[in-house]
Amino acid sequence: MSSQERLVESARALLWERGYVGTSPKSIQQRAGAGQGSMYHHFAGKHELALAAIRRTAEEMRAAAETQLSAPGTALERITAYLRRERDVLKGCPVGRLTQDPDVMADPALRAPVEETFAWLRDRLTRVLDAGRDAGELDRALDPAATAAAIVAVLQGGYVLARASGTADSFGQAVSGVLALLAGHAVAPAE
Amino acid sequence: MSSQERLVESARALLWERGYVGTSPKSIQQRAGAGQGSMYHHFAGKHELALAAIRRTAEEMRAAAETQLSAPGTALERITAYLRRERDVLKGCPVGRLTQDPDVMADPALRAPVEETFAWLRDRLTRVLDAGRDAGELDRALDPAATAAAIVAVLQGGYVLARASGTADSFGQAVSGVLALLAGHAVAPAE
DNA sequence: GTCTATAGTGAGATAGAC
DNA sequence: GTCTATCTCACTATAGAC
Repeated sequence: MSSQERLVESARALLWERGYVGTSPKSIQQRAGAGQGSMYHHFAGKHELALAAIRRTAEEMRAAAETQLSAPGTALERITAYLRRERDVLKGCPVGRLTQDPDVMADPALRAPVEETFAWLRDRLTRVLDAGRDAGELDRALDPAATAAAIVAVLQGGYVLARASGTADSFGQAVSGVLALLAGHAVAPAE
Repeated sequence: MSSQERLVESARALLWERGYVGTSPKSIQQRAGAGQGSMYHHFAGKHELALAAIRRTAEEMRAAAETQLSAPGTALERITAYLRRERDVLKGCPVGRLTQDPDVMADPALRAPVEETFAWLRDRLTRVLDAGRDAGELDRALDPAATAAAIVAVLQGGYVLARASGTADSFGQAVSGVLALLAGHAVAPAE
């Protein structure tokens, strides 16, 4: 892996663990095994490197979600697969975390990938729910957009609960909670 | 207000806006209109001042939740009142935010109030749901603990969505989403 | 109690050699 | 491309005067 690549990966890991404010150029270099000169040759500074890191992380998150959400199966099955997918729950969401970073939110360039990712995810889930409704699997009274927002929120909030309690179980409980609520709005097949 | 009081309030505000990592003693002093000497006279350092600030914020959050959750009304009404209470949505949750702070989570003393607050909140909501079930308002099949976790998660995740989108509306959508799901599990009264 | 002075450390970046 | 030296400023705290 090139030095440039290692710097981006190092920045991604540190942004995840410590956020933008809590991450120094030096720490990125050390983790990447690269010197100052190397970093400032490839990137104009912390900001530009973080931008590259955030963009990549956002892309990966969308790709990962798309894997479960575009799989075959009913809407409920796809959403369940997405929510129950294996995750580094205690580390939190690498994109959602940036939402709490004042310097990221204050910078339009750094903020854009975060905003776009959540907009995309909510829209993607809305379309899954819509498809489920059209297929007669889900209660027609359900508002797809609001339900999608609730599902994404449970995911993000589940990370918060997990980190607060120190156990991944909390995340699982929250997920089980919405899935049970959602299951109650499933239309019994051919009854 | 005493200088000591102003320092704690200043620390609370900055911890909310910028987190522990992003807040310097100097910025706390400036906001409080106090000098270095004053701060280090009243507190051993940033850590001790932050501890006082976090404890107070956690207490206030519990007290605010208790106001809605102990009010008269059905379980659904009380939970709705809690979720729809006016909030500084775009600023995020002052306690949930700390969950993303590496230095807070790494320190048992700073972390304890955060952990306790969420444990308390989940338990409190569980008891409200339990009461609703006992009163015959809610579906017996609902798991109170899992549902409570989902509700708290929607709240915390709603903050994330709001900050990501830059609009408080996202929070409202997520809340509407769970409340609609939950309403589907309400037992029709005397039918 | 509050002030100013001081100090050690790290952040963030630049410069120029190689 | 990468290295080392250097620079300025901020962070966090201590010391001692008032």
